Amino acid sequence: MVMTASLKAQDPIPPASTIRMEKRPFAPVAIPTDLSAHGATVNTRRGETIALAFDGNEAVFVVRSGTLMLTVTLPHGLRQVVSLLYPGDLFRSAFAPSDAGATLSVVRPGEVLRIRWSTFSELASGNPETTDYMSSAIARQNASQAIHMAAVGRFDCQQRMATLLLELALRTGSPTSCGGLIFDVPLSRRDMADYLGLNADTLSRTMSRLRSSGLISHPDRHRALVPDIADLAELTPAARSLIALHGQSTAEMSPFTTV
Amino acid sequence: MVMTASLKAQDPIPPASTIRMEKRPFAPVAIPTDLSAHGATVNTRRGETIALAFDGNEAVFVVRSGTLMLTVTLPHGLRQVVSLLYPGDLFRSAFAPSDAGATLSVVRPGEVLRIRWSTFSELASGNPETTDYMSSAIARQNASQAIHMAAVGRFDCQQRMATLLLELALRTGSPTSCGGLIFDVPLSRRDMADYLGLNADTLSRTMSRLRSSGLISHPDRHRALVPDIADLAELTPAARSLIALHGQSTAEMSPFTTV
DNA sequence: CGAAATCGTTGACCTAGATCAAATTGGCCA
DNA sequence: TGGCCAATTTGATCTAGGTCAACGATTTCG
Repeated sequence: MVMTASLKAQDPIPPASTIRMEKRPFAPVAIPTDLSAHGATVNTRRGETIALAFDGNEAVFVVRSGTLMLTVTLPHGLRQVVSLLYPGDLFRSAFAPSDAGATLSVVRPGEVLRIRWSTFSELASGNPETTDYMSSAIARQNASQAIHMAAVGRFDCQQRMATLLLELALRTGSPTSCGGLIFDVPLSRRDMADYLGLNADTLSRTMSRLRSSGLISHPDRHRALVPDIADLAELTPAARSLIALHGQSTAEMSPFTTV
Repeated sequence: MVMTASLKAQDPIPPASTIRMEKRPFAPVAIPTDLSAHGATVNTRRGETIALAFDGNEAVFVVRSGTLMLTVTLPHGLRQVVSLLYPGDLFRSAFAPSDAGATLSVVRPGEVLRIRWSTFSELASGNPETTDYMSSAIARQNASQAIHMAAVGRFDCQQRMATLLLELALRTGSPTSCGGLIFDVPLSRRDMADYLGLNADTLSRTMSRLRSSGLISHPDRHRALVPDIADLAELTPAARSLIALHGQSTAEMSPFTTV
């Protein structure tokens, strides 16, 4: 009832002009000041692994800038990138399953705030702004995870690739002078494949196909240029959801009037 | 560092006797009393869809008994069961992505507590017990979701099937007199397939294979009997994680000392 | 600067699981 | 009890994407 109406009729993806895509500031999401005050700021380097425990205690990580990746590695080398964490996102060590080789690592350098969980929950209980921040970050991330789940479980190779590119474009892209979008692709082929539940060779092939069909181009290995984001959006069934999730300010995101 | 140590050496799955599996009471998880006091109890019927909005407002649902299922349906009929919600689990409407045909429905009848989000967050801010309940429920569900992600992204058909069966067994199974485990399989073949990112025919075939190899048997269509849970556990790379997550009381779950 | 290691691309081939099309079973109701 | 409909099973076939291997490009580091 709430969120299905627009799906039935297969509406076309909104034209590029209506996808909100102004230049984003360094830290697009407001992080409560008490967290900044009580947390330790960690400058992350690409490839680095972030220890999930903090003196043996649980911790909370808040992404200020850059991008993190949560990975799970099960026996037989089965590796899955569970989620990508962008600025404003929040991760608690207890979100990582035990006995699953979970690691949090840096794909795009930036700043991460690290706070002991006990400190965090005390701060939150004294400050509604912090509580609200946490609730809405978690809600947004859960919704995002649901889309990711659907992509991995149900999309074909090209749809998955388009979904990832659209996600990256919406989250970290900046408009170019000629109307396109340029963004970092900080993940290696293997990481992308592990995020999408694909094989790296297959992914590379799909990427080449997208490139030769003119939908994307690669100024360099870790960067992508999308001339027309709407063309890319048409390739993924999750386009509307992704735009609802990442393409606008969080305030406009929910169909509900919160509080 | 924290949670990988046991993976390297490919330890055997703990023998059945060490997997804690006593008879579970009706509502195995303590739900804070203020929630029961302020929420509306909904008696759910199998197959029923639960409206995500509550007079146009966001709501929180707490599963008291029975099982719910969060489903996403994207254009082209792509359907994915994102998660299963068991007693003690919590769902907030904002966890559902918009424009993704999200629905919450009942797979096993039981009781669900429904509370307006605004009421819920007020309660939580006044009651640490409620806050803790919410935090730990969400943490547990996130960890569970990570395992599910890995299963859908990386496991083969039989591994996925074994993972689901083990999950159901650990969550809702009761021991039989002859040392096995019996549990409801409330999902239809199609729902199971959509949960695991498989095709229903393939799933049925896999099920038949498991049945003919004696790992499970079906007293009737919506019920399964597992003579030896350890045999089943050996089929899924996620066994240890699942046991850590669902097989013991939540208090023992975390490697961290919380608060 | 250059050798080695890693990462990415591409081709040839092959298999797990999807698809399609019957049976078969079970549930439900008159 | 029989009839109808939906769910499940099973077989035959096909293909998307996995696997393996070779090669080129890029990074790293002595």
